[in-house]
Amino acid sequence: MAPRPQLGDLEELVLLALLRLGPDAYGAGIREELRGRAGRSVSISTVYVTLMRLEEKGYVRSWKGEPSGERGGKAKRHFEVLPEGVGVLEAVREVRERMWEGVAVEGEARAR
Amino acid sequence: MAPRPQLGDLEELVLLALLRLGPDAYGAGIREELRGRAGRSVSISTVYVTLMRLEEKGYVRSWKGEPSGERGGKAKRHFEVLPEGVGVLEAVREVRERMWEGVAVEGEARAR
DNA sequence: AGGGATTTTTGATTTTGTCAATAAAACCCC
DNA sequence: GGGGTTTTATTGACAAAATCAAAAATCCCT
Repeated sequence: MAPRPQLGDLEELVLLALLRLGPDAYGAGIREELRGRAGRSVSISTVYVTLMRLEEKGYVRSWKGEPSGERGGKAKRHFEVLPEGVGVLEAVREVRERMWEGVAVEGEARAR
Repeated sequence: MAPRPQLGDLEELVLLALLRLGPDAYGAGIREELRGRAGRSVSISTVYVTLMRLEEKGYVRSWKGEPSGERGGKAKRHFEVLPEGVGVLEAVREVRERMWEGVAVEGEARAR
């Protein structure tokens, strides 16, 4: 079987943004959420490339929306997290929780 | 000022492993911690390359240990997280907490 | 049909993750 | 006191993820 692909740190944030935004999320809104909530300012192309990779990995699905009806513009493409995506998100969260467990941060950094 | 380098997901785990292990951490022990606690099995070279990058970024420092006295072997190189490293770790943790906040995972994934 | 508006896709590059293979020390020992 | 063994660290080379500028694809309007 293929070696399981790791989840990059931006991929993780994009999945989380998708969960927050719900099923009518699309490029620009995701970018907004990344900037506003996560403090991560990336170009719109970065968002799309990441979404495509997540789709290839089977963590999200997408479908073409209806044209908006408003003045001009290509139809949106909507994205949604699949159960596999939720699973991997929870997995990486648990790993980090385990790694933080029992870590005393004061002192460590200033020691010596 | 230089655009702040992002923290990769492995870099993050290595920083956490260092915090857990304390100031006598070195290559092999870090690798063990990654495998045992984080479930991430990487080669020893991967560990070192990551440590070097973290050092270049100013998140860890290292120094050469005394030879162990036991039968053979090059002296260990010890690593320690700097305050800047602790800071960036806390920063990424807060970002993820904010992103998880209010996310309802049941249903989202199965939602129609 | 042509033009402006909005959204997405495509190159192309830099940064991170990855490991096999090689090098560096340190000890032993004859 | 040089060769072998052991442990640790470094290099070199490539794959995967992150990044953006520029180009393409639709859609609405006149």
